[in-house]
Order: sequence, then C-alpha cells, then structure tokens
Amino acid sequence: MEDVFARKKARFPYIPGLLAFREGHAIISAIGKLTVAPDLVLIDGQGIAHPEGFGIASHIGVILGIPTIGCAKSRLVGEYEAPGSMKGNWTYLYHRGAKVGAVVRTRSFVKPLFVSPGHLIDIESSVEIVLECTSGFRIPEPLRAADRLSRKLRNDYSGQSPALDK
DNA sequence: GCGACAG
DNA sequence: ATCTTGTCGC
Repeated sequence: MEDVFARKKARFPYIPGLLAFREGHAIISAIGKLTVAPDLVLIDGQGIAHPEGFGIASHIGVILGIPTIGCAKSRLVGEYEAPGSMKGNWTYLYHRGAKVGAVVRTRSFVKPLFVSPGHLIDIESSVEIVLECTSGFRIPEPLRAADRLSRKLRNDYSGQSPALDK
C-alpha cells in the first residue's frame, strides 16, 4: 500500500492544447488503480472546449470508456458573456459557432469556472454535476481533494531517491 | 510582427 | 503551475 503512488516524472512539457500528453498517462494510470470503478470522473482541464475539440477530459473519457467532465480554472478557447455574480449562475461558452461548454459561477462574486463535456455527457448535466459537488469554495470538492493529495505526495517525496523517478 | 495561451 | 505581498471576511 505504498507504490500505488509511485512517483512519475513528467517527460513532456506543458504546452497549451497538449496537456493530455503531459498528464494523461498519470491520470489513466491512477484511475486504473481504483478498487471501485467510478461512474464519472471530474478532470482538472478542458473537455471539448479545446482547439481540436478534444481536451484532456475527452482523452480520459474515450480511452477508458467512462463519462468525464472537464472543469478548468481558466479559459483555453471560446467566447462568452459573463455569468451573473451569484453562485449557480452560468452562461454558455461558444467556439467556432458551436456551444462547447459553460462558464459557471461556483461561488458568489468569485471568478467562474470553465466547464465542458469530456465524454458521454452533455453541457447542462456537466454544469449540474459540478455545482452539486461544490460547496463553500470555488473549486469542486473532488478537485480540492485531488489537489491536496497530490501536493502532499509531491512534498513528501521531494529530494528522495531519484530511482523512484520512473 | 503582436497577443493569447487548460496546468 | 509556482511565488509572493497585502487585504478581507468568517
């Protein structure tokens, strides 16, 4: 009950539009280790609101054949009208004339989130689910938990045997 | 050439 | 993403 979090060194740089090539494997690998198959996975990044209409959430969903929602803290592509200031308010995100996602206010008077379908789900359901797992903070609880865990593991491993840098 | 640009 | 100073509200 240790190596399930074996350290992985990113071998691909962060390039807007190519996030899946940097973090895709680690995510798929992690999901593969779950003992309970998830009904749906929230991904920190874009779904179809992407230059090629296929962000990291789309990659994960298609490869694993499960529903996924892209939930990003900032915009990659698309135009939109600012949503109302209150929690729950949202507007559609458009790109090249098509609806590709939503700009969602997950907390009153705070910068909105960019939600877009990854796989096997539509825009409205994606917004509904993101809002359902958000309370008190701007970021949905599943992503907050993931951030806390990844940060702790990264700090705990820092400076340790480079041999773990598989 | 200049500005935009998930994490 | 990371770093960092100052301010705000519970």
